[in-house]
Amino acid sequence: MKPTLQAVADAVGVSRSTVSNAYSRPDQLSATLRERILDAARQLGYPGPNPTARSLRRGFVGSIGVLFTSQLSYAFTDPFAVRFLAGVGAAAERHGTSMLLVPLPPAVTDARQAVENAAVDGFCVYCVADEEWALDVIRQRGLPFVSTAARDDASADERFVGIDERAAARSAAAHVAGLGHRRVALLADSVLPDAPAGPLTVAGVDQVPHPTTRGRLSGFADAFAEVGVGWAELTLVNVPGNSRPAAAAAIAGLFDQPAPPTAVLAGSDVLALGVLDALAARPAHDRPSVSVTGFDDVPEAAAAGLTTVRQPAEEKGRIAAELLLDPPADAAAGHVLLPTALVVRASTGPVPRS
Amino acid sequence: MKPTLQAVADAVGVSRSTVSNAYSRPDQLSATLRERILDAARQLGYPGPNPTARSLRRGFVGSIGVLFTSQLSYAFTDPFAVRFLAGVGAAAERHGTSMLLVPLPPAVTDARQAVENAAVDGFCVYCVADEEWALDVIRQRGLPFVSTAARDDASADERFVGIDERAAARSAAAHVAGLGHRRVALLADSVLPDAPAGPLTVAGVDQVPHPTTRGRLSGFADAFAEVGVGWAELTLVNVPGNSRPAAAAAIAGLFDQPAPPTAVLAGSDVLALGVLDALAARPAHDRPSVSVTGFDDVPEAAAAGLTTVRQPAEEKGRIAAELLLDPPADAAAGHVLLPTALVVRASTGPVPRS
DNA sequence: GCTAGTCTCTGTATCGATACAGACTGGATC
DNA sequence: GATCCAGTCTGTATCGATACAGAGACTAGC
Repeated sequence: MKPTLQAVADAVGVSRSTVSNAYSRPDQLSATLRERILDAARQLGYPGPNPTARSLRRGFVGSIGVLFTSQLSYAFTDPFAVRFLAGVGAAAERHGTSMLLVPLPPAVTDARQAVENAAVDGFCVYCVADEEWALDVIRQRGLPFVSTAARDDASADERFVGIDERAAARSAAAHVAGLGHRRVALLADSVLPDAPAGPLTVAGVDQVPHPTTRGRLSGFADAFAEVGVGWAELTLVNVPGNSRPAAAAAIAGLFDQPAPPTAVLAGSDVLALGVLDALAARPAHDRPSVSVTGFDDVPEAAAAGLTTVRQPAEEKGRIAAELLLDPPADAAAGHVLLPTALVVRASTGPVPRS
Repeated sequence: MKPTLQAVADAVGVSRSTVSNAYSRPDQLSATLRERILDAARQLGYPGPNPTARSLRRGFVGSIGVLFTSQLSYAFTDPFAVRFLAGVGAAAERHGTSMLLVPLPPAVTDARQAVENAAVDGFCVYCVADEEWALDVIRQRGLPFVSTAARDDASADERFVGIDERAAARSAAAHVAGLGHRRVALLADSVLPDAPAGPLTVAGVDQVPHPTTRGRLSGFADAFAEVGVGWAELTLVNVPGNSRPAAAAAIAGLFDQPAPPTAVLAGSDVLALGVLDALAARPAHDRPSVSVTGFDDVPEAAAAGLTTVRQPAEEKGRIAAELLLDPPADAAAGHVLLPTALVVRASTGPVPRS
């Protein structure tokens, strides 16, 4: 058994408090006594104050949770999520705080428990799918949190960092519409929960539950509505999961149909890259010329020449963590909208005349 | 103030133990009482047992630490580290364990404290630089750990997952030597602590402190010794930090010297990609034909056509976490050597005749 | 010589739970 | 009717520290 603080106190012949002070408040005791205590501790093999006991007494832990409402292992495959994490990490570093990554079991009951049991001082919630239940648990615990998806029911004092999804998406769609495209497919991850991969009919964009997806699809729809293309005329394609192969699989059949789309607007770069993969997989003579746009501007996008909407990933993570660790006095400052920019590359062009 | 377990007990009129059991051991009380207790808890807004208090009493935390002996934000920029993290995450997920990422302050004293204060049940130590001090602290705390760098002084019962760095590196160098290259540069990160970027003279490979780097350089040297090229004839180039720009900067001047190297063996893919960057940055007419090899086979390597040594990154992380969370009874099984493979791509070729 | 003030150090209360041994019921068993 | 047992619930000890008020000793100042 490792010795405790009490053991050190006994060995030196001082009180427990004094040993504690030797570690945590050196100014509270003489330098010589402190040295004697630390020496004794070394001799006994005392590993220093137990972090858990200390946290209990102090009332805080010194680490923040990062919550991905998806498989944790997925998060590391998503380049945007990784940049986000890097941002959180940079802020955590500055504050001397650790980051706790909490994997969520598939069953909601278990997932709730995982959030309840996380020893953290607050959460950065990175929203992949619906996360209301997670926010409920966090509120219940009375912990502060920062969300990255705008929610309709967010109360004014809830901190948030994100972008204007709708306007950003609109800029990409307007670019494509301006190039003359009218037969267009919209590709998004988990449009409806449990929907199968492939084309999907949804009465209106307001039926889409996930706010980020809904925001982006709304933006796409806005731009096309302006040029006279209604929601019903757009082909909505569902991808179950944000991955290149899933996107490639979901989109593949579309180009063999009569009157295939001349442009695909994807809800993320990863999906867009999957579309490019699907196109590249076809023999050269049977490869339609399709304009493709993504969203996020992950590092891979530039190499692939993908037209996309840039949003500052690392910044998002950094600010999320800063808002959590160093809350602004002014509630309004807790609501940060980051800038986005349309980045036009080679993957979009005018409609081919056939 | 959030209510405690005691408050719920008082409200229902049962003992604290019973409320605790309602949460942690449902079989210890009747279903009806349990319901009554949980109802009361809901009404009072009791957030469930305090994770810290629970950890203190139970004696374990339910999370494992991942230690990067470097900037935490750096870890997310290194594709190999990210794949490693994904592996750890996958294992953590399976075990219902969280991952704590602990940023280490630059000063060693502070860094020691960070490791001392981390509330975890064990550590996966991902070695970037010298980490002996970190292992010391972990041992002192009596926590289990898994290391990913073979150390000379590792005691038999210390768990480890890694590769045979020397043999793996040798395979790459043998390939290059086989192609006829004799004027060769070896590029490595932090060959000596605080050494400047660029060519560096080191008496022997055994002078290199970091075991991973030393292993790889030894392997390179082995293969060239076999074809009659001694250590002193190899150009050793130091890069302070494992990044593309740093590698490009460190190598740049080399190609303008008389008798420049015809091949560069890099200690990692990131460094090798930096070399390719440096070459690509030169005007086409002044771009020497240089063979380049990397190490790791990160995702970007394939796209760049980089010849490299593949090691299973995700597997490494996964196994590290498994060894920690589910220690093998047999000590020998706690020492895992993963397979490596030379992957020949376009970045290596025969020596150009000039 | 007396009051104040500064340095050190101590003692007690407390953080919020869980473990474990045992007490109490009520029914089954012989 | 005594014994046993399973099913429930309670009480006490404990996990390992920190906060905070206050006690002594010592130096200064007047």
